[in-house]
Amino acid sequence: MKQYLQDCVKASLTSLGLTQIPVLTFEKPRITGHGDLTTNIAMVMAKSLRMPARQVAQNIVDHLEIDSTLVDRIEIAGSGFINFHFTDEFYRKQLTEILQQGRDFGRLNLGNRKKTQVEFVSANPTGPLTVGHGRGAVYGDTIARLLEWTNYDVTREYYFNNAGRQMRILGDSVRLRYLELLGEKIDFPQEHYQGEYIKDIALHLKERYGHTLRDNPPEGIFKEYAEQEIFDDIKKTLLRLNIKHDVYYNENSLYESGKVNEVISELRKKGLAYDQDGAVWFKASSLGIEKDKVIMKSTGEPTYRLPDIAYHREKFRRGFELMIDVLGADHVATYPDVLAGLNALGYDPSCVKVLIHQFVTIVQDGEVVKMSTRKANFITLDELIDEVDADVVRYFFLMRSIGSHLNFDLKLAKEQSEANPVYYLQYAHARIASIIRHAESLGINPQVVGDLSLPVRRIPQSGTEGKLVEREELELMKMLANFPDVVESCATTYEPHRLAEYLHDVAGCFHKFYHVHRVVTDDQQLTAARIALCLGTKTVLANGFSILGISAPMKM
RNA sequence: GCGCCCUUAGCUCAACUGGAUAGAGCAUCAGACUUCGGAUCUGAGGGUUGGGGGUUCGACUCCCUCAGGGCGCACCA
Repeated sequence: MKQYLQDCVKASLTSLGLTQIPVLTFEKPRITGHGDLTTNIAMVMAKSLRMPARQVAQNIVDHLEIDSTLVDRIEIAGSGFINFHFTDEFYRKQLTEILQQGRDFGRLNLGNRKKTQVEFVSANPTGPLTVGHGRGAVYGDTIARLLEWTNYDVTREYYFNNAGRQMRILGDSVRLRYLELLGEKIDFPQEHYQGEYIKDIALHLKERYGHTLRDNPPEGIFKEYAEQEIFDDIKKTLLRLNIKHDVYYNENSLYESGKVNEVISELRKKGLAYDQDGAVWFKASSLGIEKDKVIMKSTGEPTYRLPDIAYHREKFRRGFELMIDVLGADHVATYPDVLAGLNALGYDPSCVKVLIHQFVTIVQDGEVVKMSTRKANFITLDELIDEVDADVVRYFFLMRSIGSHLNFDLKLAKEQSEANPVYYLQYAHARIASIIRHAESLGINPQVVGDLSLPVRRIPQSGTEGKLVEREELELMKMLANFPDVVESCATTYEPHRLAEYLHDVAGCFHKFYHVHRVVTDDQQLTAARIALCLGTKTVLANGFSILGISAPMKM
């Protein structure tokens, strides 16, 4: 439709003898009275034509030739907007389209099966996932769903490191708790992991191995067992949120395969790495970064940049054409080095999209809680899911833009979980399901009844009642027809919160419609048409829910 | 000190990336179908979009500046 109008307006402009045509944009006006699509072209051109914008608009409209079965009114408004009002017939056709496409309605081919990787969560297995991790987890998974929906070939990946200093401390923390369980007096250092889960792991070890581990070093079974147990828990937590990674990529494998050293020697070869003070430096300053960075410490250990560069290079080598990294705001400063490194190695850094989400501030008893896995003052994701529910958690994280620092008050979340916005959407879906059940109980088969050759609008009777009827129905239909546009905008901007808002509006339109009009009545044609409208609404809701990863309940 | 993000209704957040009258939810107050689910619907109050400049037909949106908050600025990840 947009394309069609673009062509029409363009034709009008050429028939006016205008050759220099600026970018023609159409958008959906915020205010419903302003039509279904609007263009500001007249205002954009007014200056260079030295004519009042409204007059330019008038000239354009005068030369427009448009199919009157699609557009029934064109008006000039405001300081020169040209507003197009679509026919009701057009929207009825859209509804037919929705029902025909069913669960595929809204699917788009933006990606053309482009091989894409979404890397997210990537928390090291030193403790349970916290509410803070939740945002990145849900966001990353939803981006993956959006891309799948728009025909990208998506791999979900979790990158982790089980070899660093933190993991050694983890192992030693478990060892000490284990010894404590054996009755030994221990001195538990402050920088060790304070969480109760460490004691649980120690207990499991004791139950399984008794006293036999007394003299084992921290790096051995203590670390390995802890890692395994914690990782299992992380996976379980993610699964509760409907999240499943395809690949778990171990940083350590990059060392074992020599990929890390490879990066250093190649950088050296290109004159982009040099030795100083016993360390190896990356000459980032020659690539537009403020100063050079250490990639290998004088101890011989690499800094995080080096394996990160090697890892991303492997992503390229594995054939990914688009790589999405979902990171928390604490990593903003780190990725430019990695991108510069990739660039230096001859890879196109624009294939890597880094999506930064701001932190979740946890508020408890009116105070901001500083989350720290090591200090064990955190609220786990599991606790949150226990308290509210997975759908609520997902929706909560998705309803806001990732650029905003959002406040999370656990107490409030519990209190408000009954009134949570996600139920507003799901209720609409359940309500439709219920209407369908009701219709079926009266012997109406929605499959048959959904004959779309029937008019979806009652022919206006005399008086205002008929007009009211058409308003809610048309508003709902217009809303539904907009779904593919919303999907596209979310997928291209990586902003799923717009979908959440849109679905909220769809549910709102439906509730309003439902409240004013009866679906199942004695009027067979009207019943058929309204059931079709219900089914269309249900389709859009269900498709949207599946992108957001929340359930579409038939009853609540 | 420097960089990124943020500041919008009492609270939590939107605003289709520069468009027309800045919108939702929660909270508060007042109302609503004898039949399809009241987890719903209707209405009211609530705003100098942190302050000040600028850019233009037009600014919550872009630029400058000031104030406040978050996150970074390692031979930690």
